Amino acid sequence: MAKFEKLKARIPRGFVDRGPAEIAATERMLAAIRETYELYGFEAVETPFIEFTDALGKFLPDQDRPNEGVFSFQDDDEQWLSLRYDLTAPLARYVAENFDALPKPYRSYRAGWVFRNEKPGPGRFRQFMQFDADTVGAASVAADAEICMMAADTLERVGIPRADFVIKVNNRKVLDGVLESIGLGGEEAAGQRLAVLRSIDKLDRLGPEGVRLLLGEGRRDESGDFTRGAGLSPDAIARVLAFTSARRQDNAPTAAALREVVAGSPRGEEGARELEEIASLVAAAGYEDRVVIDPSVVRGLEYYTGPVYEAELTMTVTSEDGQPVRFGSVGGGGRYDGLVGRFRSEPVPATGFSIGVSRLFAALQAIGSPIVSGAGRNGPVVVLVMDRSEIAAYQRIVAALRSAGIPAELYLGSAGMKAQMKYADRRRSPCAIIQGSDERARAEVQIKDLVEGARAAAAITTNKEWKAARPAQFSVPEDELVSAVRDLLARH
RNA sequence: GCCGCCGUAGCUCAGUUGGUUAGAGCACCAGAUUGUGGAUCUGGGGGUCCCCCGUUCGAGCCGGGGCGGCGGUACCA
Repeated sequence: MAKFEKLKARIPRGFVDRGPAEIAATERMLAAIRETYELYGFEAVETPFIEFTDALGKFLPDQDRPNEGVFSFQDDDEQWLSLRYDLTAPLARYVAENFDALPKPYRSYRAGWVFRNEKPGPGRFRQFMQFDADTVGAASVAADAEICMMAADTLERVGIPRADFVIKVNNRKVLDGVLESIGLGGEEAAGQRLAVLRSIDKLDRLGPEGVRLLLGEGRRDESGDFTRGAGLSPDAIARVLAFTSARRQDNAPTAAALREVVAGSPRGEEGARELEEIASLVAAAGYEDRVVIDPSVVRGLEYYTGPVYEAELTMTVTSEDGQPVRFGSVGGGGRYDGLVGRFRSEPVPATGFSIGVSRLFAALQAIGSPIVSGAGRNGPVVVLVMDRSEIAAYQRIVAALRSAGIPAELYLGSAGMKAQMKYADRRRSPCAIIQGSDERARAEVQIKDLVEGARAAAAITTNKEWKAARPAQFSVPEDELVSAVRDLLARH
C-alpha cells in the first residue's frame, strides 16, 4: 500500500547530477581557463543567478507562457524575476550599475551556471556553465583581436593542440553590407535579414546545399518536417553563398575578397577594414594560424554589432560506438556596443567571449586530455571499527590522522569487517586502519595498504591463499601510526 | 512546436501464434572465513512488464489515448 505512494526519485529533464570525479576534473579545467584569463589581466566578478527580467533584455512573460525560454517568476512585490540565460546581459547590468567605480576599460571574467527553458538535446542542457571574459569601454578592434588570441591561448592551455582548433572571426557590418547589396537593407526587411543570418549559421551542419534551400523556398529534413525559407531570389542566394565561401588560404586575401564583395556599402567597407586590422594585429602577435577570418561565421544573437568570433574544434574523434564525431563550436562571442547603453545615456562599447564549459569538457574527455582524465583522487584513510565499545579509541586514531593533515574517517556504518573493507575499497581509500583487541593489548595498529594489496591480489587465485597472505598489511606501534601512513601515502 | 524510434529488476536486455507463479547477465546484500577489499561457489532481496481505457474466458504481448526517454528539425532573446 504505502509502497505505491512512494515518491519516484527522478531528475527533471535537461538537468544532470555530477559525481566527485567529474567535479574534480571540471575544477581543473576551470582553473586552467582562469589562469589564462588572469594572465591577460582580466579580474573576477560574480553576479547572482537571478535578475530582473527586463534587465536580461527579455520581454516580460505573458500570462499564458510565463517561462517561454527563460525561467521566470514574480517576486512578492509583483516584479518579474528570471534566472539568467547567459552571463553577458548580467555583466552589462553590473557595469551600468557600478559604472563610476570601475576602471575603464573594464576587463573582467566570470564562470557560472546559466539556465534556459528549452528542449534539451545531445550536449544541450537546461542548466549549463559558461566561462566568459569581456572588455567593456574599449571601442578599438585591438580589444577584439586580444579576445581572439586569448581564446586561442585558453584552448591550448586546456590541452587542445594548435592544429586541432581555430578561432574564426567575421564581422556583422560586413554581413550587413552583403544584405544591403541584395536589397535587404531597409527596416521592413528585418525579418528576412534574420532568416538569412540563421540560414548561414547552419552552414556547418547542413552544408551549402541545405543553406541554399533555406535561403530560397525552404527545406524538408529527414524526419519530414518542413522549414520555411527566407524567400531570396536565385541571384541573391548565389551572392550570399559566394560571400560565405569567400574564405581564402590566408587572412589577407580573405579580407581583400570581402572588401570586394561589400564594395559600395559604407557599413560593409567599415567592417572589412576592421577585419583587416584584426588580421594584422593577429599576424603581428604570431597567431595567424589560429585566428582566421571566416565569412561563414554568423552567431545567432541579435545584439552583436561588429566583430563576431567562434572557437571551433576541427579534429574528429571516434566515439565509443565507432562513429566519427565532430565537436564544432565550444565557444563564441563578439562585440555588443549597444548592450550596456540600454541602461545609460552614453554609448558603452564592449566585446567579449564565452566558453561553453560542458561542451569543452566533453571534448577534452573525448581526446583524452590529461587535464580532465587524470587518475581520480584517493579517498580518505578509513579506520575500521572492530569493537563498538571502543569507538572513542578509534576516534582518537582518526583525530590524530586529521591533525596531521591526512584525510581520514571513522567507519560509521553497522556492517561487519568484510563489508567495512569493501567500503574502504569503494571509497578509494589508500589504506585501512585495523585495531582489534589483540592489537590494542599491544598498543599497535594494523595498516592495510589497499593499493599495494590490489596489485598483489592479481597473483593470488584461491581464497585460502588470499586470506593467509594478508597482502600489503603490516603492524606498527600506535604512536608511529601517523608517520607510517604518511610514508604509505607518499608511495601512492 | 513538428516528425520518427523506444518504454520489462538499479543497469543491459530476453520473453514463443495472447495461456499457469515473468526470466538471464551484470550490480547489490549475506554465507563459505570469531578479524580482512579481489577470484570462486552457495543463497537472498528486489518488477503495479510506464499509466489509463478498451478487446478477450485470459493482455508484458492486440487497439486507442496519455506520460516519459532518445534522435532529428525548429526556436535559442
